[in-house]
Amino acid sequence: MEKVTIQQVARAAGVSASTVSNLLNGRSGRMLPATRDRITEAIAQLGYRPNRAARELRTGRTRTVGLIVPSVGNPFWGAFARELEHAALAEGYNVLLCNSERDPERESHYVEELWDDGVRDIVLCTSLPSLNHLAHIIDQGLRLVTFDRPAQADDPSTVVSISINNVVGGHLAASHLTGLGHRRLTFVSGSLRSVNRTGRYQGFCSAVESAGLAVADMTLWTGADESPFGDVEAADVGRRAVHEIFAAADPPTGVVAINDMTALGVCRGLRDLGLQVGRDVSVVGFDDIILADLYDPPLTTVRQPISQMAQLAIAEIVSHHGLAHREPGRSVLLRPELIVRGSTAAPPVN
Amino acid sequence: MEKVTIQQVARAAGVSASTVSNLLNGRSGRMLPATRDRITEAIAQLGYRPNRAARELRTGRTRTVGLIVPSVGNPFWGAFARELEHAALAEGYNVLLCNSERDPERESHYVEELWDDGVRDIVLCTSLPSLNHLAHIIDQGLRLVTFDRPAQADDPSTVVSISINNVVGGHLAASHLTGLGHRRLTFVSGSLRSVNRTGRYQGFCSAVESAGLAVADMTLWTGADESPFGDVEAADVGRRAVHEIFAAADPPTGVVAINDMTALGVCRGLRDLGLQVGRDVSVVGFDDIILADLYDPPLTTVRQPISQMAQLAIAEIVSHHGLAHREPGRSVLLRPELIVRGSTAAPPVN
DNA sequence: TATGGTCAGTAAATCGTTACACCAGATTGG
DNA sequence: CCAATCTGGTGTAACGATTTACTGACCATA
Repeated sequence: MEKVTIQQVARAAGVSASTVSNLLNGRSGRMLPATRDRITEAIAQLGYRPNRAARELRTGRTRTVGLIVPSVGNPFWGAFARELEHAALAEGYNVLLCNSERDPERESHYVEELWDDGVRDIVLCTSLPSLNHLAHIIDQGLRLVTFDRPAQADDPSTVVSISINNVVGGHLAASHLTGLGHRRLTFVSGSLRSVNRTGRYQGFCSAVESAGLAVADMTLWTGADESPFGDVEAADVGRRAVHEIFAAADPPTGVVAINDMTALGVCRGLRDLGLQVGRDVSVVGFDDIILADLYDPPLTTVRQPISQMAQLAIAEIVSHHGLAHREPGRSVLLRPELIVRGSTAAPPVN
Repeated sequence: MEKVTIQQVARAAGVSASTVSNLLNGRSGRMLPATRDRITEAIAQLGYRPNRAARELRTGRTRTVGLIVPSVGNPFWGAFARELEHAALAEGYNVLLCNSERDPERESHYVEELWDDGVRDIVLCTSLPSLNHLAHIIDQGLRLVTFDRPAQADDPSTVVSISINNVVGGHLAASHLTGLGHRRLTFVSGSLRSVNRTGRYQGFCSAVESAGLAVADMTLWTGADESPFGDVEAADVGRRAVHEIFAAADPPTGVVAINDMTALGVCRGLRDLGLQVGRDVSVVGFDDIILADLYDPPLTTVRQPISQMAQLAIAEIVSHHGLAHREPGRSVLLRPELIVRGSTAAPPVN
């Protein structure tokens, strides 16, 4: 049974290939139940499976969703990929996963690769402020859902974005620290020109101000411009940032990190310096990866509802599948949640 | 420029489609340089990209490698996926990533899905002792490379396996602990019927014996049989195992965990009990995920050379691409390396 | 001038599926 | 009773590439 085609099924069932095709595509309305049964049985008997390539060549459609993440090396993206795959599977879709390593060129490369493969729906996790490098493909009909990247003013009009409210998240993190009595705070992030950082930092600042404090310095880890840090190296960013920040006079007692990996790096750096997290210094992360709870001390963090976000993304794709007419895009902002654990406490009295 | 076909390129270059195709497929031997140039320019001018579906329908070949991992939620698999993708990209291949969640049914589902998509090469990360559920597709010509799963006696004959030597790994871990003076050791693992566990436990036992000690009990976390633990939940396994083991009299001073996620769970569990890792109890993991080094204390672990393994897997696939004749499979066992960090030390003198 | 051999490139037949147009026979309506 | 409608399908032309077999044109040899 090397390869069984629709023709063989047709012959076995005593009908034409068209009829088999009609059944396969849900056009079984005008069809005798007996015929339907004969075909169904023939399919089962022969173990027939439609040839995707032929089908796609003919229709130009695929039931595959492309997912481009910065790096599955970062557990946050791994977890999200898992959730998205789960949601897609439930709708009969498959997910094709790619790592951009936050490199715009790789990002473009993958988008084109996916397009060539017939994929017309892509969930893109990017922090790039501009989507210009993809505009030409979007114009051709690519349906793009951006994740973890709020919509920007000059995005192509059909783009849908699903994200948390970063401003709220940054605010939650910082106000948690000010509420505990911290008065000197720092925001740690790589210098990626990330739209998330902007929002989170904004929320951070507003919380600091509304606590009647001066906005603390944000550490711009400029080394990142020379050799861009991937998500895996995010931990290094945090670690190195800490070494620099705490070498200066009057170091902060509270740190908000751009994500959990960076936060873990921050914790590691503090330990290098003989400081104890959750006592000498409080640390807040972002994402709530599995390891946040596993760490010592468990990490206080701003949780992203990835499961819900994944479902939203798939729902968006399913509802527009195969539609050629361009609807204007939408932007969904979900509210993040602060998860308080052991890495934060009142500042030392000294 | 909605869609540009090979015909349009041919017309633009003033040749037939066949000639364009010949150039595209490296048959440019008998072709005037001038013609070649005209075609090349036409391709660039029109932005032509061959239609994959058509190409595949005609040739029956794909340059896509399927990768099935237990769960990208586990950073180890995320890191491996990244490495494999990197190696594949360098050879002009793409990687299609799927999560089996260690569920044999999902595993089969994905293999068939990939097969239908025209994928003929799959890297399968599974711990199942048997590959019977895939035999029928392997017979049809699927080339399977198993990863992190040593070859088994009754595997289909064409299967290639790439793995570390688990016996050596288990031995390294345990003899490190006995060398530090530990005399009561425990091996912690979920009860997954994993071929890895068998090997690692065997190495563990041999090391214990050659140190002149009695083989300690292996903790079979039987709860896993009822509700199978995915890789993400591996940490819970470790944590719960510790609570149970250390409730008994005469608890061990050294623990070897089946992987790093479980080891981190073990550390978390020890902390729950007020014990200090690297002082009261020593812990050794397996894999060397990024977080092992980031943890507090940094985790001693047995490293898998995933980068090298990924390259081997791709090399295997590239060298046999499109070959119909079945060569007998091979099995490659790499030597793991012990990375000593702060989670292990001499046992307390008490 | 036959004969044959390169050279450079082309025509046409696929690959497996889909979808539009069509059709024969039965039923209905006025 | 004739035309219109419905029922349950079928025939066929794509979709875009690859590949085998072939064709003129040109050159060399005997």
